[in-house]
Amino acid sequence: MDDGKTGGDSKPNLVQVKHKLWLEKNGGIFGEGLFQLLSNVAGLGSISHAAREMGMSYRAAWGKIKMAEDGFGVPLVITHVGGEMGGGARLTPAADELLIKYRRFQELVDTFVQNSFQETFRGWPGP
Amino acid sequence: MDDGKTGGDSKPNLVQVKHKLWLEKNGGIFGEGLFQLLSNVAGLGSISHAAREMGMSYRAAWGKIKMAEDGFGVPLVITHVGGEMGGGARLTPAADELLIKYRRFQELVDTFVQNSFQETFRGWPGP
DNA sequence: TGGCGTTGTATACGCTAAAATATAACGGCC
DNA sequence: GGCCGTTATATTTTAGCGTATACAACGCCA
Repeated sequence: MDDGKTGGDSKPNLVQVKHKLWLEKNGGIFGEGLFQLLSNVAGLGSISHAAREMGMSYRAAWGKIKMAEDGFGVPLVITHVGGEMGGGARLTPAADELLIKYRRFQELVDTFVQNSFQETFRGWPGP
Repeated sequence: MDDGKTGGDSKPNLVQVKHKLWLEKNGGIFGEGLFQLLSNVAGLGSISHAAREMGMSYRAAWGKIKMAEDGFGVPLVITHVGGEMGGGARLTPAADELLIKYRRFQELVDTFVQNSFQETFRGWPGP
């Protein structure tokens, strides 16, 4: 499962570069895992559905979200208990904005890393 | 202990970006940990000294080096057993070149990530 | 009014990855 | 030749983290 690493697993027979990118504040962590998770929450309307979709426990998903909310001091999900479908969750505007910005950022960095890698490591190891 | 993450731990009260960068080939991994380790081997002339210097076991250090050598198909250390001081190790020319290139690469990416982060996340979360 | 599926939270368990421990071979040096 | 510290490797032990499990509260809906 993807945990934030980039580069895929193609061409195992030549040197490839990988990287991982995340934001931190006061112990709160936002990276590729939470990006995927929140995207799924937005699409499915439920934390538990999103967690199952990614093959993780509800406990793990809820913990990641709460850690990030506590650390960043920003609510990311609006949840309600009981009622139609038993309950549910949707994203806050701050979370929506975060997803958009993070994806753009991730793409910028990925492109730079690949290009810079080619330039730096051209011809290593020598013949 | 630094394991490849960047950004330090200053200013815990504002959002900061961190990243990790490494090379892979056939299961071999070269990242910040092995960079530090090989630098220490070069300076100290011994794998076990270098390992202790970083607070890791000889076993772990040797395993990292062997994994990378096997994966990349490039010898990184020249070792000898017994004799003066009981034995020792030094870097191959390929390893010397790798250290130089990796440091340059790491610095390029780090600079880009910091700048791009400031630009992208300026004004998040909103007031 | 009782059932269902969700959020929210605590606790016990299991597995895996790291670390400690053990051991052999080697070769200068005293 | 015995000693020392290193490389090299296998095996055992430990510890931390993720996961499963359990359970209470909640509110629509049939």
